[in-house]
Amino acid sequence: MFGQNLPMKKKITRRSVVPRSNDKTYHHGDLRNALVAAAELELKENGLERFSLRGVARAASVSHAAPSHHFGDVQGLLTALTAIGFERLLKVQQKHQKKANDDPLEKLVASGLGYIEFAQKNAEMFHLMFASTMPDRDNADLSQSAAAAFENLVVLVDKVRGRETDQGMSDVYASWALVHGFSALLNANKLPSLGNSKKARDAEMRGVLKRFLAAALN
Amino acid sequence: MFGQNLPMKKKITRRSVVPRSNDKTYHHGDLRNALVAAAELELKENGLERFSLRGVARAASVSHAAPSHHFGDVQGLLTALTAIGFERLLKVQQKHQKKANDDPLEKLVASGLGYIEFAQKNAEMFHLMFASTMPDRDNADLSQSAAAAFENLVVLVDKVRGRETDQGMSDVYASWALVHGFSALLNANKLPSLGNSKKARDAEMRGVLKRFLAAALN
DNA sequence: ACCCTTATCTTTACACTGTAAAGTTTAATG
DNA sequence: CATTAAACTTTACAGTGTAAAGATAAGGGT
Repeated sequence: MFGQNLPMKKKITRRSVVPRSNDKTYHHGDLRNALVAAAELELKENGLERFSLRGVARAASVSHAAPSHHFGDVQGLLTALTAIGFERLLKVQQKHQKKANDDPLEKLVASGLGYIEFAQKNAEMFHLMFASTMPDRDNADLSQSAAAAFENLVVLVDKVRGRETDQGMSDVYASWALVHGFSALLNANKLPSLGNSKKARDAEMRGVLKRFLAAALN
Repeated sequence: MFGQNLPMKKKITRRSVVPRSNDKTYHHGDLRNALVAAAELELKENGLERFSLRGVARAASVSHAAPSHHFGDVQGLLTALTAIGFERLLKVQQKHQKKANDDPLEKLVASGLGYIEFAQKNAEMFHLMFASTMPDRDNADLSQSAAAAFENLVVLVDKVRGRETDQGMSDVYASWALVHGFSALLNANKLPSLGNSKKARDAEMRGVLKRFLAAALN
């Protein structure tokens, strides 16, 4: 649904957002990557609910049927994009982990804050990654990059727990849920009184994450 | 997007799902309620991403343009449905709270399990309530029923904290995030090793919620 | 009782959408 | 150099949401 006449919200229909050689030949040359890039833009600007495959094709200056030869259908394109999303998420988390000091808890909290930052800066991508039925979750690339991000979390939690008390997965799940919930609720604008500046929000969340995780993962 | 040709998933197009007097007159009589009921069914069966306003009209045995006179557009209909969702969520939580014993923590945990149960039994509704841009969040009915559900949580958390230590809203937010995150990740099928029977899952989640909330809200 | 206003519902039309199929161009391969 | 295969376009179709105008019926005032 929702891909049609939507006069209420501005519809950006500029062509050729993703650059293409001006002396454009019949064959694009690097259409696959161009489509993924255009799709990411389309996702960011129109959101998943207004995502349009034809719009993506327009942005890449190709016919509306061109994407099918590279991705089959819209699900194929979004699946590829989702896989990239998980790779990026992991990278952002790892960057935050590196900047934190060596205390395992600090690293876990930093990683969580990275997760939240990613979710906020890529709200629609985050939505695609976790709350959409469009991507093919059985796709090899996708499930692998998603698993990699999860593995990183397991390691972090294990280090905090010191490996002695084995609560199975529920501790890992709860830590994830806490961070994921913050991300989702922030994106849904449900946490208004959390400080208006990014710095204030981060500080407040770092505090509460630390308190919750430290206490629960003893 | 996504409202069109979707041959991969079975498309249920049966007519008149919501009963209508057989000697059907030109005027329906109770179309507004019939449309809301049909919309809930459509949401449950096709999901938000495949939701079709025309499908809802078909299910109510009226023309595809009939809904506009009661809800304006699809956003209006989904906004009304979302408001109902929040009312139901609160009711489910309160039912769980009543069944729990008088310990404030037990009540908070029970309420959280109610939240999660609602999210699982009404996955698409939950998605609509928290992760969709379609509902008009400024709508009076909607924002009020959403606020009521939130107020209930604030009271529960305050009782656990005993009101002495005031951590502002961050404790409330974190408690919510924990429960909300579990709901979202469960719906996204991201927590496979959490026990396969509902009973086992509930027990495991009750345990971990208790541990996390007790420790953090001291 | 009658008329008239108004709300409710239908019909028609339009600009979109995703995808299938067939045709066109170009690259690659033997 | 000829043939095959890949990349891309054109055309067509069934579906979508919504706007506008026409049809029906209910309600209210006189």
